Amino acid sequence: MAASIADVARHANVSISTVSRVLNRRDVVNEKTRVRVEHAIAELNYRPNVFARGLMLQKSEMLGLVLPDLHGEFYSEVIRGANAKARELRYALVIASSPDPEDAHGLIEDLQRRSITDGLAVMVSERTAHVAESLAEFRAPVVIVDGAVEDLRYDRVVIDQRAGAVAMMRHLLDNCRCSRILFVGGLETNVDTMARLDAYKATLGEAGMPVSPRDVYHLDYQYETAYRFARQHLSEWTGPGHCVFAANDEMASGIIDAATAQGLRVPQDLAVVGFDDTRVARMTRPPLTTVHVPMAQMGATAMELLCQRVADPGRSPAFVSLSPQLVVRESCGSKL
Amino acid sequence: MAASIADVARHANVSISTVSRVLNRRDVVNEKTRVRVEHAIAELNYRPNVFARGLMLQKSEMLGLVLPDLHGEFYSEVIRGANAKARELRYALVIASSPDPEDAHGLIEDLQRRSITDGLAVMVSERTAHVAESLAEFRAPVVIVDGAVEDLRYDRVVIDQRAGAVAMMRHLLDNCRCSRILFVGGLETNVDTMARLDAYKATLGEAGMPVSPRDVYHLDYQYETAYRFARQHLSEWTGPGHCVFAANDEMASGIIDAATAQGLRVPQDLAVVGFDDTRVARMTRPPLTTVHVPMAQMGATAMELLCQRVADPGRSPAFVSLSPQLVVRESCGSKL
DNA sequence: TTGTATGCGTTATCAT
DNA sequence: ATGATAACGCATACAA
Repeated sequence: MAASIADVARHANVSISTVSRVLNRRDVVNEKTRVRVEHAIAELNYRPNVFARGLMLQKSEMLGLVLPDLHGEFYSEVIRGANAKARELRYALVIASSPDPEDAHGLIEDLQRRSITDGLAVMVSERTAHVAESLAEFRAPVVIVDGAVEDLRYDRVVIDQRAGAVAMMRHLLDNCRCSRILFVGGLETNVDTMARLDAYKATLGEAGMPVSPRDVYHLDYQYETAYRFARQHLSEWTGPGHCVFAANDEMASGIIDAATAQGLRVPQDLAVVGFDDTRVARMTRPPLTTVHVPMAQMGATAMELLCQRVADPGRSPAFVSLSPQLVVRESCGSKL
Repeated sequence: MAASIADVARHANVSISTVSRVLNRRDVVNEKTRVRVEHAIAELNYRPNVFARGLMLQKSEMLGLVLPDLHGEFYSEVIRGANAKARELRYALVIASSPDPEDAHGLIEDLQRRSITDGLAVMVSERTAHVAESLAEFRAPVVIVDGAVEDLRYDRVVIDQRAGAVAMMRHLLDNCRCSRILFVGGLETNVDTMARLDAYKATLGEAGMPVSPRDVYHLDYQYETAYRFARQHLSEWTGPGHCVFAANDEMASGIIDAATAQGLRVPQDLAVVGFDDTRVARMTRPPLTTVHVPMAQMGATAMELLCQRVADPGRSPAFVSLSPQLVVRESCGSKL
């Protein structure tokens, strides 16, 4: 059995309140009693019991992070950023994710049942996952990460997907002189894909170019799928000034490989650009022009907002929009 | 303030013991009192307080996972497997990682200080990170994941790196007829690299082939580094029947791209193989021959062992060795 | 500056 | 079948 505060008190010949005081407000206790207590603490290798502490303080010093999926670099970067910041803020990090992206509400309710976290960051990427009710029932502060829930009552941190996609489109139109741009997105229910597609259409419209439904495809964000799909459609896509705007780097990579396999030159015969700036973007030949998305920063900001709200529950909801950044490499045919 | 068990008791006109009973051993309480209590619970939206519960039960129903790093698919897959299994086992998962891989003991001590987890899975990949003392002080069950700590007192789950590397070497020697095999590893302190290198040397020795120190390099597992390094050394490496055995897929990919950039053909002029079978392995041209490492399964097994030990602290330490599997694609020049 | 006593919300033991 | 009550380990208001 681990040593309790009473053991320490006995060992140091003081009361438990004194021990508690050297633990929490060391300034208010006499110098020599303090060292005696500290000695006893070290001697017995005493650690305060979190449960008893939590019972009094109503705090666990843990933050939760709910993710829709754990596949791929995107989410792993969010975790990385969140972990680093949580640690810096002296919180432990609880991760919750389900293979089924629709089951976010189940995860939230589970965390709620345990009510073990002082706050919860929730990332939902599918419109179809309805988490509103689960969120409303959640007792601790909640911050929405990137997307699908647009409720002004919550703190939110998002990526300005639209700005990123517009920057890419502008680059394609203005610098690369693209005459035709195709859009290859993820699932139609994916909120990021939706935002990027909107920007694609809007920018095309503003440029006075037609938005052909035939030039918009929805795949599933996977390399293999994009590769196979591209092999079938490449002949319709290719042409001078033609470009495929893929909604993530993996699909862009698949399309490039498919083009190369058919003897096409990227970007001369067909330009291909991506989104996210994950590591694969630097591993394609030619290296991928893409939009850098600050994934780790998003995770970190989520933890920060959570921590701030725990400290000050009364303040008005924060809204943080992180700016993606265009990264020009070689797959777009411009070295601007 | 959230409703407590006392509120429920009042609301249902019973004692708190009865409420506690319908919560934990519902069979032993009268039918109609039970429904009354259940009604009150729903009415007040009551959830047992975890802290009070933990105080009594000495259990948190949380498991910890300490990782050396969060970069890259390898660790994210471990997390994915661990998360899924933990969830299946009804545990929440606490992730702890530090940007500094040497600081694993700091993470462990932090978790120990919080003593919030019922068990801890620790993955250490650098020999130089000394965690033995921190581990020894840890109060809850510990399982060692993949490697660096070889202490028979702990439950352990490892990848049989040697078997995987031997399988690859055998394939290279027997099926690909390689006449010269170079080894490009990660840091010399990395335990996986060490194991793979040992197997490399042993297999070469058994085959009666010389092990030249000039054919062994240590990089840092990164694509870029391998790419640049390869561009400088390719001329010394290339030749019929020559092959580079990279200790991970990312470096293999970098080497392939470097070779291709210099107009070399893979595998004709130089074969290149990798290790891990991460997603990049299917994204290289030609697709990479590599060794599949069951990363997610390792994470899952860790959680399983932890859970079993929590249930039965007395049983003798388990040792689970997971088998990697050779995956033959096209970069080795054999379609066996 | 230090000690005493109370309560936090449970579960478990023992009565009834 | 149900209720009263004692832990569990800690923080804190209040007393000394």
